[in-house]
Amino acid sequence: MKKNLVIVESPAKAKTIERFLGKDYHVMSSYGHIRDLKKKDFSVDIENNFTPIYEIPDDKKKVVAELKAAAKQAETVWLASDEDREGEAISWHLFDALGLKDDNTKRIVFHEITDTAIHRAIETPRKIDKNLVDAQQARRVLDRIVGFELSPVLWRKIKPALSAGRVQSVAVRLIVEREREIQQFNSESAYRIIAIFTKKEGGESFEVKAEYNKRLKTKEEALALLEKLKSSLFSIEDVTVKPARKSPAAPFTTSTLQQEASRKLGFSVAQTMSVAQRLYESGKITYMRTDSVNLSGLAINTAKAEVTQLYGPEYVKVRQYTTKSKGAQEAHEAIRPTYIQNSAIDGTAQEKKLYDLIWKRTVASQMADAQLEKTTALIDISNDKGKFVANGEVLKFDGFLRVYLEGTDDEDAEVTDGILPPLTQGEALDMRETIATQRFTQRPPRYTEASLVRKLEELGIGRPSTYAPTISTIQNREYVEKRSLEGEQRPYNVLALKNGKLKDTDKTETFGADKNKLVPTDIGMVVTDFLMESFPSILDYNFTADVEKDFDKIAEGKTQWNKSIADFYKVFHPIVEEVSQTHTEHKAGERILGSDPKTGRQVSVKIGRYGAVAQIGSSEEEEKPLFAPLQKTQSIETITLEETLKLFDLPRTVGTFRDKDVVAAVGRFGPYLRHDGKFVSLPKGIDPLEVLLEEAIELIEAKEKKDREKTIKTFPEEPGLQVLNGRYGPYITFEKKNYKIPKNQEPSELTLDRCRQIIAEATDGTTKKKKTTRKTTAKKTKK
DNA sequence: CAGTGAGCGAGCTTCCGCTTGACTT
Repeated sequence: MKKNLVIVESPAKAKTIERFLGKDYHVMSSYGHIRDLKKKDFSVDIENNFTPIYEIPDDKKKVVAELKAAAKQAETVWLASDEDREGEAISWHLFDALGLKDDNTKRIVFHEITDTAIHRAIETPRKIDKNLVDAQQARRVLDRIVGFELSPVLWRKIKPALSAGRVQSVAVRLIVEREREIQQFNSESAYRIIAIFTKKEGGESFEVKAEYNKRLKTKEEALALLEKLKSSLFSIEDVTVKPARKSPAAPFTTSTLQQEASRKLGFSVAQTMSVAQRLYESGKITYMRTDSVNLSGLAINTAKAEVTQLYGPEYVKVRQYTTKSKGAQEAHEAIRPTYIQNSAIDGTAQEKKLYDLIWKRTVASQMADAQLEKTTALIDISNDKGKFVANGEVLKFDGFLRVYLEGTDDEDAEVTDGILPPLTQGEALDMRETIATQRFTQRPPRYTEASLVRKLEELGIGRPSTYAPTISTIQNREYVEKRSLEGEQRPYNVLALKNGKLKDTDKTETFGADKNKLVPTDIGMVVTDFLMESFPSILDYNFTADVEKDFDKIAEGKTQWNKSIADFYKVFHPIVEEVSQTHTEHKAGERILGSDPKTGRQVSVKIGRYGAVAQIGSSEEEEKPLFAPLQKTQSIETITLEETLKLFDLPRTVGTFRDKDVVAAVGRFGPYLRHDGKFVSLPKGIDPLEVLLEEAIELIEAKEKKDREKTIKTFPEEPGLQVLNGRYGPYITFEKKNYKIPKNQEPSELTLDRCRQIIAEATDGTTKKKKTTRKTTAKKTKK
C-alpha cells in the first residue's frame, strides 16, 4: 500500500495528478460531495440551532467505503478538493465521514493541474478552514429552508409537485417579466434615410453610402425632406480618420462557453456540457465547470509559442484576464485545450466543433489587438440643416481576428460600409438615389437558454455546475417552454428618390418571429405573481448577492453561521405561516370571467392538475362542474369569456362520412379530427370549431392516401419488418426500432436479406459502443 | 427523430451544489 492517499473531487483529475505525484501517492476521487442533508424531510433541526441532519446518499456509500479503507492504510491523507466553499465542505465531510485523524490529515489546494502547482501545494499544506465550511453549511441550510418551505405553499395554493427556490424562481421571474415587457411593448416607427452618392475620379466611379443624421418621425417629414433633396447640392464638409482597436475576449468560462456554443454551433446548454464532459474525460480540455478566466503560466507559454509559429511574433500578445462576474470562486483554470499545440482532435463531429471553438478562443486570447481605421465623412446639404454621414472601416492589422471573433446576440447589427473612397473636404458629390424606409423600434428580445445563463451569472445567481440543471428544472416544472413563435405581418412604407422622381411603395415585413426561445407558461406566470406578492424578498434580484455577503462574513469568521440563519428564519418563517393561513377561497391566479349565458353558472379559468383549464360552475354546486383545457396559444391572463365558452363546444361532431361520425377536438398535440377510430391532425390555420365537413373529408382522405403510401415494402415471411415512408424519408422498422437506409440504396428494391443486413450492421455498431463504455467502467472499478 | 390524441377529489411532491453514474452475465 502506498504511503500517501490524495483525495480529489473528479476521477479524471485523479488520474492526471497521480502521474505528476509518482509512486508514493495513491490518488482517489470523492465524486463531488459525499454527504448532504437528508433527502427526505426538512432535515434541519430548527429548535436545535438549525443543526443540519446529514446522510451519505445511497449512491455514495460505496465510494465512502472505498475511501475509508484506503485512508486506514495510508500514513498521510491529503484532502485536495477544490479551493472554494463547496470544496472546503467536501474536505470537512470527508474528514468526518472517513473518521480521519488530525495529525495525519493535510488539506491542500491548487488552481491548475500542472506539475509545479501540485508540488507546490504538497509543500504548503494547511488545516481545514472551518469558517469556510460554515459558510457552506449556511448556504446549504438556507437553500433547504427556502426550497422546502416555499414549495409546499405552492402545492396548496396552485398545483401539486411545483417547486420554488433561491435560484430557479428568479430564473423564471426573469423570463416572465421579459414576456410582459414584450406584451406591453409599443413599437414606434421612424424613417431611416439612406443616400447613395457617386464620385468620379480618373474615369472611375465610386459609391458612397451615407445616412441622414436624424430619423424622421412621420411620412410627411420624410416626404418633405426628399422633396427638398431634389434640388440640393452636396459637398464633403469634413473627413475624420481615427484609429481604433479591438481586443480578444477572455478565455472561456462555463457560462461564456455555453453562450458561444449556442450562438455559433446551435448547441443547447445541456448539450454543450455533455460534449465538454467527454472532452474533459478524454483529457482534451481542462475542467469545464469554472468561473475563472485565468490561464496557467504553462498554458500561456504554449499559446505564445503556438501563435508565433502559426502566425508570426507580431501576432503575439500575452494577456492576463481578471474575472468580472459576481461571486466567482475561481477554483479552477479557464476552459482551455489541455495541449494547446493540438489544434484539432479526433472525436465525434460535435466534439471536434466544440474543441475547435475552445482552441480558437484560447489562442486568440493571447493574440494582438486588431487595428482598424475608422473614417467618418460629413456630407453637407445645401438647403437643409441636416447632414449625411458616411462611415467606413478598414482593417489595418487583423491580429486576433485572424483566429476568432466572439459572436453577438444582436440580431440586426449595424451595417457599416467597408472601405470609403478617398474623399477631400469641399469636394462635391452627386446623389444617385435616396431611400427613406419606415423602421420600427424593436421589442426586447426573449431569452435563449444561453442568454438566461449570462443574465443569471451577471446577477451572481447559480454556479457553473448548476446553470444547465437549472435550465432543465424550470422547463421540467413547466414554468417555461422552449418555443418557436411565428411572427406577424406588418406593413411598412418606403419612399425612394431617384432621377428627380419620388416613388412611394407600401411593403410588408414579418416581425416578432422567434426560434427556440424561452417563453413562460401560465403556470410560470401564476407562480411568479404569487411569489412576487407573498415573498418579494426571495425573488429580489439582489437576494443571492445579499446573502452571499453574509456567507462571506461567516467565512471570515466574523459571524456565526447559525446566528445568520436564525436572523433570516425569524423574518422568513412567519411570512410562510401567514401566507399559508390566509386561506384564499380561490386558487392563486384564478380569474372569474362571468357567467354562462345558457345556464347562468360561473365561468372561470385557473391552473388545474394538468395545466391551464376553463371551468363552468363550481365544486360547491350539486351539479358537477365542466372542464375544458385551454389551447396552447391561449393564456389565463388574457382569455375572454367568449373564447372560454367556445372551448366547451369541443369535441364537436362535424358530420358523418361513410356512416361514421367525424369529430373535431383538441388534444395534447393540438387540434385533430377523429373518424372511424383514426386520428388526423388539423393543419395550422384550420379551427376545430369552424372546420367544415368537406374540408374534414378532404383531410381524412389525404391522410388515408398518405398511410397507403407509407408502406413501401413488406415481407410475408417477416411481418414485423417493414420498409416505411416517414416524416424524414424512408426507413426500416423492426421490433419497435427504426433503422436508417443507406443513401445509395433504392428503398423499393430492398430485399429481406438486405434489410436484415442493415439491421445487423446498425445493432452491431451500438453494441460495440456499449462494450467500450463497459470496458472503461470495469477498469475503474477494478482499481 | 420516424407518432402521439385523458383527465381536473387522495396521498407524495420540493431546494442548491459538488461529481459521474449506466439493469442484460
